[in-house]
Amino acid sequence: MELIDSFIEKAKHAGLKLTPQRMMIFKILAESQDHPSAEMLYRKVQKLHPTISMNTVYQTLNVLKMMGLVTRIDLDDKSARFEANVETHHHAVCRSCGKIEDVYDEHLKKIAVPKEIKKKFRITDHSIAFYGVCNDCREKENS
Amino acid sequence: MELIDSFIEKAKHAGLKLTPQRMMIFKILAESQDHPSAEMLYRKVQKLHPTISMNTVYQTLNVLKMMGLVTRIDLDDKSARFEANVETHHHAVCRSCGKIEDVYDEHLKKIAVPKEIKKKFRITDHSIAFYGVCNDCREKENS
DNA sequence: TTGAGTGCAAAAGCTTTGCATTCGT
DNA sequence: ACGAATGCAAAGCTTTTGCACTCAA
Repeated sequence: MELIDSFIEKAKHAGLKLTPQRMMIFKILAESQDHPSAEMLYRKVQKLHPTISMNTVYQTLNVLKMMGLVTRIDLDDKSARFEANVETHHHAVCRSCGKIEDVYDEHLKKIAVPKEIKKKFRITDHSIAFYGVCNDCREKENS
Repeated sequence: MELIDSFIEKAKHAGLKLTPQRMMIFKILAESQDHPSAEMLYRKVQKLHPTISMNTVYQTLNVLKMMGLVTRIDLDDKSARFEANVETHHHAVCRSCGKIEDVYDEHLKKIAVPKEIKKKFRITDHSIAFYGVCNDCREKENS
């Protein structure tokens, strides 16, 4: 998978060691579509590498984030969620179950930074979160 | 101030007791322009009412939030920030000092929910956060 | 070999909970 | 007077830190 290669290349370039833990955490995250929390990731990694610690998961996620390979998503939720998807995109969030789905939309990319804000900030990026209830949860509510 | 009146009215309607703590917390939050955290709010309230506890601040913020009088803002930051501003608006966030400014913009209100998301979610609202560095912090960096 | 990375445990922040006391209604 | 709200302390969670050991380079 090319994401892994990009990870290996960037890691070497940054002088980081390619430990099995790091490879595993990145690989599992890159293959996840559900924007896992550190805890969820920990449990998945644990199945393949039972001695791993939460510490390592967090450390690795921080390292990957600094390398620009991983995005951290903070919601009203307690725990942060992570994704290896670094392309510009946004999120839809279910207020009931916490599910997060990626949102790709050309219109949303064209959003202009309002003038008054440009005066006060040098804006580099923006994030949009659509909140609501997913179909699964709506069905449950109706039953 | 009419916000306080609206608070009193809504609180009575909801059968909530109008304690001095609640009034004070809401008043101070309503007068704040800096989107304070619970801690910041606590310190401000403490000056007027030294025996208040963090517990009460959090409880009250939760109650006010459920009443729809207060919005909680969760960012990459550790602690949540609060505002009594319930009008539709968005935020600009300084990645350096954490400053938050309100963003009002007619264009941003017109954002359409992408079709694929409409299929999977019943979206009720959305939030936009513009990230960057504020002028104050940029000056500091250059010095 | 050598220092970065790991894993354990402990600590640190934010927020919630349990419970006796207080106080608004 | 009654029950909701408060305040204290303690607990719960997520995340970070300290430190000895391990292992990738």
